[in-house]
Amino acid sequence: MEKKKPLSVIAIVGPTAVGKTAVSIELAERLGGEVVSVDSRQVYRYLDVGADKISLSIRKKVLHHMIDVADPDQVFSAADFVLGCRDAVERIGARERIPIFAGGTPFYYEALFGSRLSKNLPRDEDLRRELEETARREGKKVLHDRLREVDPCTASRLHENDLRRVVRALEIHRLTGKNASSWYAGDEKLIPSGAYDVLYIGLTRPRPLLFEAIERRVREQFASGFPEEVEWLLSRGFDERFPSMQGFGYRELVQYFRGKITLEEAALGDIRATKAFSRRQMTWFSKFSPIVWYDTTDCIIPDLAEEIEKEVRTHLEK
RNA sequence: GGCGGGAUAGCUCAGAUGGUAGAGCAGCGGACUGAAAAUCCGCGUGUCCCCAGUUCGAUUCUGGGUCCCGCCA
Repeated sequence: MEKKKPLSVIAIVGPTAVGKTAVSIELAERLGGEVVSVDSRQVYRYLDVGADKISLSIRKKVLHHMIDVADPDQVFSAADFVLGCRDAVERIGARERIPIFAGGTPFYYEALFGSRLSKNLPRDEDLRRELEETARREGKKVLHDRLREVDPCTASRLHENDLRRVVRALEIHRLTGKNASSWYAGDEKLIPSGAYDVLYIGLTRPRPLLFEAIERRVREQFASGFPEEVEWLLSRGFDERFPSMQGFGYRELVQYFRGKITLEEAALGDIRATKAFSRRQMTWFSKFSPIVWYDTTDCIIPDLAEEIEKEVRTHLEK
């Protein structure tokens, strides 16, 4: 296969509630760009308030991609995301505009720019359920032992309690007859390596301030229609069975509407889980490279955007 | 004021018939290859409220004190 010149792109990363959205919009306007949302909740229709989706009117002014591309009863995968992005980048390129990736789902960045997902690896929801049932009845260790037999390499990498990954590895083996580690080692990838040359712009602020911002945001969501949104989703049959409804806030509010916890407990649970997530995000982002960090404490968005714009232009012209 | 209960990790609490203590939550670190806001792993020294007594040894027993929570006045 012929090697194409890598496409220079920028990505605005950072933990939740630092101001990525505002910066990405400002930057898109300055650069004549379009935003590609990298957010595992915003891909779902009807998850608006809890997913901090920006309004349609703003999306009309600055074009956005990868928002509202799946229904809440679908299982939208990282691979779906990668394929969608590939199309979006093509369309943006055809308009001679610049794609600006922005969002807080590290795994999606990894899938897209890490060029690691293999081509044509299937999945099977029924098989997953079956394996999970086995784990419930006979214990997680049984599955891990089974994996050790067919794929010792992957088994040694995974903890026996990490049911998600153990199930996935068994699924790959069962469905393709080949084990996961050999797929991963091969070079048939969804995105060829070196397809993108990414400049990561990282936004952050000291953790106590981050936690304050998270608390403020969750309170705001609860006061501006988040519970009603979840109630409506439940009335349409979109419940905790689906991954779309297993994010923080959503799962707590489902519990609330099931009468298991109070509204205040739901808010506190949401805040707690969001903080924990922001920590996990930072663990990922700290390994992304190259990354230029900006502190958004007391920042003025246009000033910050101007500074970032300079940084970005140097990268794009290279 | 009287009676009873309590005081142990940031919070809620457990515990040892006396040998200086441990869970959950929070916090912190990490992993991550098609569910990722998911899933999973690791990290626990703190005047055991204060003073005195008994004792080789007290956070544990005894006495007193302080504070908190109930109930009764």
